Amino acid sequence: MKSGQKSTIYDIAQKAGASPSAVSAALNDKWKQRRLKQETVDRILQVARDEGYTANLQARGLRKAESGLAGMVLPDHENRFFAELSQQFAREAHARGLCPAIVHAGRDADAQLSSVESLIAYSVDLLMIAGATEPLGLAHTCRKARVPHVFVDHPCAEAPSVVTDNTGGAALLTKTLLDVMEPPSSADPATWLYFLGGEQSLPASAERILGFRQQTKAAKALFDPGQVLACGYESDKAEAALAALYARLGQLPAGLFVNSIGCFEGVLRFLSGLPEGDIVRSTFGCFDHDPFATLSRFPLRMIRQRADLMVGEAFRQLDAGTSEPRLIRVAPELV
Amino acid sequence: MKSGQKSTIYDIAQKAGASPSAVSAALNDKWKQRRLKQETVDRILQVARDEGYTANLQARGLRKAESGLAGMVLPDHENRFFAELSQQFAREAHARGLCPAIVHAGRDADAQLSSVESLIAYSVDLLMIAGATEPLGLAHTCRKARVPHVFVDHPCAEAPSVVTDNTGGAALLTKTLLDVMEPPSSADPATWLYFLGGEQSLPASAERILGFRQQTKAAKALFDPGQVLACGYESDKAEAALAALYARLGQLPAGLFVNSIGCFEGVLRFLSGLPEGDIVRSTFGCFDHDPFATLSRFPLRMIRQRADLMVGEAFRQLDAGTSEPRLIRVAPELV
DNA sequence: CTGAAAGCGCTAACAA
DNA sequence: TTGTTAGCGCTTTCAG
Repeated sequence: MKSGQKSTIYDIAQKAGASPSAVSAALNDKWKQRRLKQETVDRILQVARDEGYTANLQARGLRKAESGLAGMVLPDHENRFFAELSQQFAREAHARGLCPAIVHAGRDADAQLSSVESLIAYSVDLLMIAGATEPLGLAHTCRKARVPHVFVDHPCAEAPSVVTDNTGGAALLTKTLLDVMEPPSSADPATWLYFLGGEQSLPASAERILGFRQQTKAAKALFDPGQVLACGYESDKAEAALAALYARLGQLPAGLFVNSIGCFEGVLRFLSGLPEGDIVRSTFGCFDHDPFATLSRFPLRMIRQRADLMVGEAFRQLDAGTSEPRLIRVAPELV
Repeated sequence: MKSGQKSTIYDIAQKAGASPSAVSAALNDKWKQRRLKQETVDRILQVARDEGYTANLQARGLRKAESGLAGMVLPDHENRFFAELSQQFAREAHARGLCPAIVHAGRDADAQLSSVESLIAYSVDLLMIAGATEPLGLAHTCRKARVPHVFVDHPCAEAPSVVTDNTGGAALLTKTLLDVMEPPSSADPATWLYFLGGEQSLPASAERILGFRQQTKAAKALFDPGQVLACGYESDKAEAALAALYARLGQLPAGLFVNSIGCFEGVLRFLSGLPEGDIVRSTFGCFDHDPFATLSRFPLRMIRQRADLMVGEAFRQLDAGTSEPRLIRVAPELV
């Protein structure tokens, strides 16, 4: 070996007086089936250690048509949930002897697609896709490339998917909030529980709104479309929407179900301008979790998505080897 | 091409009536220097598109002795800072036409080393290492493999490193806090500004303590070792340490410099059990940033590390191609 | 203007 | 018990 160059099995073979294939077998614990002499193996291993040999994984991958890489694409680490997802993914991948390759692809469908293609081009052994904007195209690409894949957070109609039980979680949070609130009177909108944030058109929001409505109806036989303020996911929008509501009611609503942590930030900003007395009469909940949000200056119920369980489920799907569409819902917890 | 198999340049060559090398050149915008006929190129490109061809990056990497992968290893996404680092890394890598491969390796030195080795085995084109526990070993490994590398957050004495200007940031925060506090009296420890969290033995903490001490001395000619409570980074420890201090003083100290967001969580937990009146007399600061912490129920000064600038600097080091040790400090901002 | 051929480092079938 | 060899898919000389 030239000094400084990484050594190859050929270098090892030469120094150990053996053949490349023997080296390969020795290094991969395949020397039993190849029936190499223990002595030869020891010699090889010794040289390898001396040389500080490490396999070229690209070469191996090329030969074996796999890579030892576990690919994950996710939008961004904009919140704790995605951070937890990626961390858990890394853990599980590692446990399977795979090297996690995590790619942030944003929310743009094209960017996500090209990330997936790129990962596939590296022959990743599996692919986990979180928060897909257009899952169908991605699934199609994975399928064509015969890469085991699973969707997380945003489901795909044509592939295994693991999602939070949005409806159930929303119902749970809604019920919890209604339980602590004064009974709403249909005559006075200020006594209602409002749903703030998200997009009606997105499945996740729609499901949460469904859970919200179910419980609202069940508990009080009162549901008015005006209770749902689907203003989008940005904190600015949420802040503005709440400000408008406040102006309209002349006060805060009796209860507020905030649909995401981003929106909650907007809510907090709006509330920071309000006197203490205005706030204490209201009840707040958020469908998302952040350790610091727990510590805000008023009681707050939060729904925490179980990233750990979800990734676990997702790997189970991958292990099962089926690429049949299948939707698994994981119940979030109330914090 | 067999149906369902990924097509290769040979498939394309055949269908386009050209040679593999021509296909390769056409696909890589090298057909000018190879002087292929425009017509041939068009034919090749057309076929490639029809086949949905994508290059096998492992094969390319093997041949070119590179990979197109940008490797990053970082401890965990336990806080916003690391999340921002990885996100920014992904962005910059992408901008350079590299595919980011981000690996969470925890705080364990061996785990970090094996992650680095693994990444190197994939022939990553560059390596960014954040929060290294034992940087020297990692640097040595990178050096031997001739992989451009840079350390972030935790510096390495033998490689380019980009860190937050801890001393400066701490000085800034300290000064800011002292400015709003009543002038401390050396006679009464309850009027002092305390430093809470971190480990004296760790460079980052030591630097912050230095900044803290400098400003404390400069402003008031008062610095007592008892002001520094380096209780570690865990929230539990911080909570306990603050509780002990509270018990000793019979009240909260006049000012508190909290050394990390984790510790701050502990502080918040302790404060949540205290009456409002106890809290308002104190001044709080935190060397770390979290959007929700901003919105706590008392004013709070925070230092935000500039992950964006740091990653930018780090890439600049990588681009410069030097592996000379060099320490770059990036000033954090006061929020 | 273009094709043939070598070879990146590895694994696995086939010989011996 | 071991060595030789083909070939994974690509890029890049070199020879037309």
